[in-house]
Amino acid sequence: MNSKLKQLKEFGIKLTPQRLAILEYLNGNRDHPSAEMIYKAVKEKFPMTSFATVYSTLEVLTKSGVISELKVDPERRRYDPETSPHHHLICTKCRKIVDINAEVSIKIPDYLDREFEIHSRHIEFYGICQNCSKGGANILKR
Amino acid sequence: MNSKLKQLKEFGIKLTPQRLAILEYLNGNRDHPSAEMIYKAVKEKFPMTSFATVYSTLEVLTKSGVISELKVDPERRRYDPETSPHHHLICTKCRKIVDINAEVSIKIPDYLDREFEIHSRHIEFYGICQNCSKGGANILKR
DNA sequence: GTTACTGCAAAGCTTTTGCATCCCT
DNA sequence: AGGGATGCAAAAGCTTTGCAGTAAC
Repeated sequence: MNSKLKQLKEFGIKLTPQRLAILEYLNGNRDHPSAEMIYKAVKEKFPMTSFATVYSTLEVLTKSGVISELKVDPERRRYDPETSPHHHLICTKCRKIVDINAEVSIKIPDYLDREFEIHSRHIEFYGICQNCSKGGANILKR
Repeated sequence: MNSKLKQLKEFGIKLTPQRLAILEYLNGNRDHPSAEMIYKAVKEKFPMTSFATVYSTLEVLTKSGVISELKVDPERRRYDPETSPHHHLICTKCRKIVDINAEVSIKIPDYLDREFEIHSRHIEFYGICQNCSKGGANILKR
């Protein structure tokens, strides 16, 4: 958290209360919230906060590399304080997005490495999360 | 192609000219077009075709399993006549989406298989495509 | 003849933009 | 003090919806 603030200062980015609130809300958050969820949460602390500010802040934070933007959900962007590469499981029952922090080894044919300069990779696993397979309540409809 | 038509008939889905035109345009298409691109292409053949029809057809075709919907591009949905599982490379220069049909082996820790019922997986590779690494023209701006 | 599909237009969501005001540094 | 950040409202882009008319089966 503090290293993130330091990082932002180095970029000459102003630390406004709204931005700090967004960062605080995201810090340690494993729910991959959308801009709207972040907006709602931050608004409770700073009722004056606007949507535009949340969006612009999320863009600034993403571009500074302090948070990352997930493209896992086709409906809306989601944000993640964890910037180191990791994978995700999308529960096909409750639609929850779960971090896969484990070491995953991928083996691709040599010719692919010759054809493309591959810089990074991201795996989406589709399946059933622990909660749902436990016969857990399927609270979320879709 | 014909097997797809057969498949649709079995589902009791009506084969209208618009639907056939969409299917024909998608057949063998490796560009992962968006709904708008499909709309434009189909409109040339059937100028009366509406956006709503394209969207509803794409939904029907996706639900019948005749085409698949890609979530690779966070800006818009893209469609693919290839329904068997394969992976994608997203060129970070020209934004092109390239099929990775090769066999890719993924090894995940045992505990993940215990925690989740994993049904499928999809890898996004990020890198530079052949065209761009050849010093090829970077036609598309973003 | 039925029933599902089409076209049109309007609305719904998420995200972006313009601009005057404000406040972090 | 200065320049970036904020809030508001309006707009833009993708997708969905309602409904009357139409065409596939």
